[in-house]
Amino acid sequence: MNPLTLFKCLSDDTRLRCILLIKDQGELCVCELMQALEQIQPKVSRNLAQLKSGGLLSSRKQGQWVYYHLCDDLDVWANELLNATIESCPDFLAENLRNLNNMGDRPERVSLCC
Amino acid sequence: MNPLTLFKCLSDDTRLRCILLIKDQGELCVCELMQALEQIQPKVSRNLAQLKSGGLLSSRKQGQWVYYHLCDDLDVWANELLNATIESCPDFLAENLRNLNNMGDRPERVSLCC
DNA sequence: TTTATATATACAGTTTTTCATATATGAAAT
DNA sequence: ATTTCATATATGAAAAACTGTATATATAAA
Repeated sequence: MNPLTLFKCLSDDTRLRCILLIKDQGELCVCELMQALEQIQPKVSRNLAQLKSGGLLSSRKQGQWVYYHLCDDLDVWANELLNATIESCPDFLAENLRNLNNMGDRPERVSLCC
Repeated sequence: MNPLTLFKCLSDDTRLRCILLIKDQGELCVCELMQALEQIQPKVSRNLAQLKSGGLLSSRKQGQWVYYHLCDDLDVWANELLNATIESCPDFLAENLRNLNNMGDRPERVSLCC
């Protein structure tokens, strides 16, 4: 992973929040990120696509939902950088995590109950 | 240090190389960075000013030269992030370090001999 | 003083990035 | 089949970032 590629990916508010939330939660779909960030769908989707083409995220489709998670083969370095950011800047995601937890009918639960 | 501020500072090739070189070398002046990066003076100067206004660098003037170094009160987090980047991506700076070492009449020596 | 050197900044043009809106796709439900 | 829902992408406009050139400032040397 080229460091410049990584930092460009992280240099936009939407992308930074998305990837840190995904790292923190393991896996999230577009509609969950929309709620967490209070942003419209194309904006979230477009930025996730950038993180994916930058080699940071990959996705799997399950039913109607697309779940994004960190690339399995992501550098130890990049992984720890993300961890350290989450741990050192807990305020940064606080409101987004609150929004996520207040979201009703999250798709995980829907898919789990089948 | 807001994480977004940091990552925006690091998301430009010139700025990323400058700050990593400065972190690695302790302190560098504009003309040394020009040589290391093979870039013109206003470009280097302008990007150093951005790193300074972003709270990452500070500078001291000695004679005709302005030396830049990491802010003394920089977060442990940001510091370690820079360290990890240098250590994990040694190729990234290799040519710049070579250029720096091949530079004759580096101002430190000039100022030390007084 | 004048000249040379190191650095900073102002300016205008260009490129890059981001954005909202509109539309396409594909799966699920009716 | 049609409708609904989740997601992706195309488009053109707006905003932001970056660039080189020209110029200003300040120090040092002649």
